[in-house]
Amino acid sequence: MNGQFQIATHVLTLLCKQPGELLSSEYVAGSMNVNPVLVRKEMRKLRVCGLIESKEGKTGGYSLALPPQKITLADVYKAVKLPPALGQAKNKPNPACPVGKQIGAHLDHLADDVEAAIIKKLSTITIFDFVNQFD
Amino acid sequence: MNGQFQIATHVLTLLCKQPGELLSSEYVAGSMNVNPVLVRKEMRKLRVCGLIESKEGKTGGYSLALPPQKITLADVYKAVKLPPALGQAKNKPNPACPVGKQIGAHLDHLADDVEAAIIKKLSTITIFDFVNQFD
DNA sequence: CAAACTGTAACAAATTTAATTACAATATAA
DNA sequence: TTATATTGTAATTAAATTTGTTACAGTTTG
Repeated sequence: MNGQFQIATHVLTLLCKQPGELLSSEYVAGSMNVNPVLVRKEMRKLRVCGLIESKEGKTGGYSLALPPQKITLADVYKAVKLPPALGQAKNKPNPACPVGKQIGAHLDHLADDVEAAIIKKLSTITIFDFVNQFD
Repeated sequence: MNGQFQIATHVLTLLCKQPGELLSSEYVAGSMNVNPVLVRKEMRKLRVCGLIESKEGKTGGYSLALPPQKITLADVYKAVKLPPALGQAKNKPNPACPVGKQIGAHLDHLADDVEAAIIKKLSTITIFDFVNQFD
């Protein structure tokens, strides 16, 4: 169970709903019933990718670094770096077998195509769109 | 690290390359350096979905249940039932928060869309196509 | 200078996946 | 008919990953 994408999307939704305000990891964690440190870990990824900004010190917190129309769910997906959708084999196929020798490259190519399909789909949805679904 | 899709695809590739022959879990496991019981577990999923057939007893083993042109990688993906590509949150968002109250439904809908995009992509590739990439 | 934050590291707990062992059931062949 | 090789499956252990927790240094404000 990996909830990193869900956490990141949840935070961005809150930031989008309360523009201008700096939200603390404690506050955000309370909205999703999750540990504040885990929130800060996801925020680091979003900050490295330029999607949010953070301010330290008293009155510190997080805010969007871009207008919500400019942030797509593909950006979020890339930022959080989930494990590949098709999984990842850890076995080393037998190189003496003609299939085993080549299948790794073909599976990698396929995995790339699937990741591209996911990103294509997610790139059509901005955080603005996502938040507009809410009542 | 989840290699279930890779194992299933590897087995189907071997079955496709050696039509008519019954391949044992031991033989197949040798080609991919993995435990034979793990192979049999994946084969069960493929058999339940009607992609392969198995024969018990001495001289038993596995074979394709359909022509390889009729088996798509989407069939394989559905058979192995990987965890969702966007992950799965285990937290229960705070229902007192307007965002927390609704986000679960919106994230579920999004996850469905992404799974559909993956399946759409994979449904364009048959095991026959995949195997034809090999030398 | 005290208070409330972020940023991180380190470690424990929980969950998931893979490997291993064991054995019943089945089918073939000698 | 009996030994053998296989699938089918359960149970257990080992390994890897994710989440939760604690701790604390660094930063900014009042």
